[in-house]
Amino acid sequence: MSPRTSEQFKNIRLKKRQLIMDAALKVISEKGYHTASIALIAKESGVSKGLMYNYFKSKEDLLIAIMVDGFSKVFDQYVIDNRLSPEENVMMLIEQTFDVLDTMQETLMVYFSVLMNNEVFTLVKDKLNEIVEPIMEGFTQVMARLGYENPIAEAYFLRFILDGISMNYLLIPEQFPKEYCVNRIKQIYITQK
Amino acid sequence: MSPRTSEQFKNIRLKKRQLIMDAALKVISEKGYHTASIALIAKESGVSKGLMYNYFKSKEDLLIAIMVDGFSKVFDQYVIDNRLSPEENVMMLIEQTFDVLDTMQETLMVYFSVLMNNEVFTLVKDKLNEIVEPIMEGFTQVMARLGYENPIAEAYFLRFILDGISMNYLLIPEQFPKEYCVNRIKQIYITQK
DNA sequence: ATTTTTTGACTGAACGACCGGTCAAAAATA
DNA sequence: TATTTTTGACCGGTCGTTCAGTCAAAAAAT
Repeated sequence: MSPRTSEQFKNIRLKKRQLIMDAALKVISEKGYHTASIALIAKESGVSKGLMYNYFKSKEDLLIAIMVDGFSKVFDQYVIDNRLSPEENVMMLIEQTFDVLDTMQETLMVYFSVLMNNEVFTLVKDKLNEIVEPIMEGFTQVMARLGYENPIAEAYFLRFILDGISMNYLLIPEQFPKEYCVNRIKQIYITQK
Repeated sequence: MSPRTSEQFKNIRLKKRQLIMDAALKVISEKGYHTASIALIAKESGVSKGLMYNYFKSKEDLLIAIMVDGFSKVFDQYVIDNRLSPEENVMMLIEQTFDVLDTMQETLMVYFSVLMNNEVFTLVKDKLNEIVEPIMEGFTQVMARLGYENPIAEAYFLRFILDGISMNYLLIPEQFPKEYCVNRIKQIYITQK
């Protein structure tokens, strides 16, 4: 009946969709969301401007897709293992943070810039919370096992520290005291009570 | 020569200039730099579009003026007093941080969003460094007096913590554990060594 | 094996909306 | 009247978005 099986078409579409998203992530992380024009993203993708709208119904839609995809990948790397001691879990969290920072700089730059733009942020706020929530629960469990009286607040506190570190690691990588920070957090949560 | 003394004109101009800057800060903090159009800022200022260019030679020029003005005000509030103990200085730093956060939210939202946008950031990078540098020196002195072996790195570390806290305080003010964080930082730098 | 038909991925010119910025003319001031 | 402030229509250009039409590939028909 049809010239190509729907399976074939689906594969073509999925691959190209990812191609466009990768190119868009690159361009947006370099130039920012507003300055990264559809024309430029299309060029980077090696695709016509018109085709973009075959895959994403708007520029906004494209941004949301990139963000959700990126965050899922980012936060999939955070794993709590309850068979390990809470101290070991904290160490893992720190290492995972820097792993993510080293491997997903582009995603995170876009993440932070979008975060600080209320207009765009509201578009993805709920989706992000869905993704972050389980991680925060893991943080809280670890803090409870470490004996903190208010493990929820302590989990937030660690998150804030890691946010500040992440932001600056992306902004000033060359002068960032990475090793010092790693040891300092370990000292706070492990060496000392 | 002129119908008003040049002194009068100067005052009028200064006031209106500030009026425009205040309106621009408000609009930019709400919508972001690129989405905040000159027309919109003019409307918010109660001023015509054309007049904007009587006070600022370009939109870029306006942004730089706002940023430099805002940051000067922000960082003027950070004061190190060497007659006090380093512990007292750390407590002051924390209090000053939340003071700034409570009184200058708009400025800080713009600050963070600009920070994460390379294109805009390069416009103000140097000016910002000039303003931030003396603060960091103050941080470093305090850390040296507290006995840290690497006071420069420790100053950075505190800055990262305060950055992460500031960012989240602006983004999620309603669920932010302010008191807990204040006490936690004090605990890190004062109760414990 | 050859031709015809069908599909949807793909193109790029064109469109309206809006942008930052200009400027001649009007309003306001003394 | 002389001077400055203020206005908003206007300009060239870029943006996101649309859409009529093209084309390669596969199925169906011969």
